[in-house]
Amino acid sequence: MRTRRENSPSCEAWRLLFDLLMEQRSRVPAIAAEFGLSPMQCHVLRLLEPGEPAPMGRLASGLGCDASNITGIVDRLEARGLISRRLAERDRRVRVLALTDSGVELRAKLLERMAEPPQWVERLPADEQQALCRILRRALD
Amino acid sequence: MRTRRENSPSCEAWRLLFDLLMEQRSRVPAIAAEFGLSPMQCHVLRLLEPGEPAPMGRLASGLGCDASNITGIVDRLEARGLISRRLAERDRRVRVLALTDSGVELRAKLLERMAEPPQWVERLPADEQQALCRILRRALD
DNA sequence: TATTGTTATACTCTATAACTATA
DNA sequence: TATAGTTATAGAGTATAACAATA
Repeated sequence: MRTRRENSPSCEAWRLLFDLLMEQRSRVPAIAAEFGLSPMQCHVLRLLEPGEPAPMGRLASGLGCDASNITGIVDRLEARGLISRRLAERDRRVRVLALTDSGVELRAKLLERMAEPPQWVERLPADEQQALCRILRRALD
Repeated sequence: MRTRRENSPSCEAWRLLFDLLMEQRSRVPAIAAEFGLSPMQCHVLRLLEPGEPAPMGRLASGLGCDASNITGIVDRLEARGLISRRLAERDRRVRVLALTDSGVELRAKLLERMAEPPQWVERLPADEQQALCRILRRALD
């Protein structure tokens, strides 16, 4: 029965979450702008971990976009001296990306800023924050 | 103490939620594409309720973007016959947007599709789905 | 032949600033 | 003067297709 399905707890939970997300669509763009970055540049810095260089292709799948987009995004980060391209030794078709020192530094500040919970999380009672953690941990399994 | 703050339940909840969101960044774009729409066109159709015409300016604030962007987005929706512009009677600077019949129809299908909860919600036990609803309802107060 | 990354192209979203027509 | 919307512009993300270098 359709009505029953639409009023199910799973649908309501998703609707509530969707509303919360839409209210905060500007969060990542705003934080990115604080650092003079675009949202996608932010995501690249987030995905690229210090000491763990990654091929460009992995970024494309991590970002869920076509490989041809990565070229331009990486160009701009490289131009700002935040990451570097180098050829992979074993397979010379592959370009491996690594954070520069300045990239490591900026990434740390960026992640610290993005880790700040939004007000609606902060304002929940402690026991509900813990319940939320428990539920989300299970969801991520 | 910084370490304590970063391991607080509110920070962990936000981090878990952020990870879930990032895993599903492509959800809205993918659904939009199913209907031949861009993500922003989707959001406009979602915000514009049948029988409740709205001035363009309200859309700009609802979408959190500059008013100058709305012109183009609305142009494309109008060209597809999904919405219509008309002059407001009392203040002729204002353009009021309304869904066309075809827009109402498409919006219904779109909202039904977007209301489908993602797998990670669906797979939670029923009691945790309900707990999640309770927490999110409180968060939205 | 298949794969990695680049380039070219075309479209959409984005903010800023200058403009119009109203108020 | 101030406001609602438009236009012009420049920059960034997006997919597709064609391409080079390498496997």
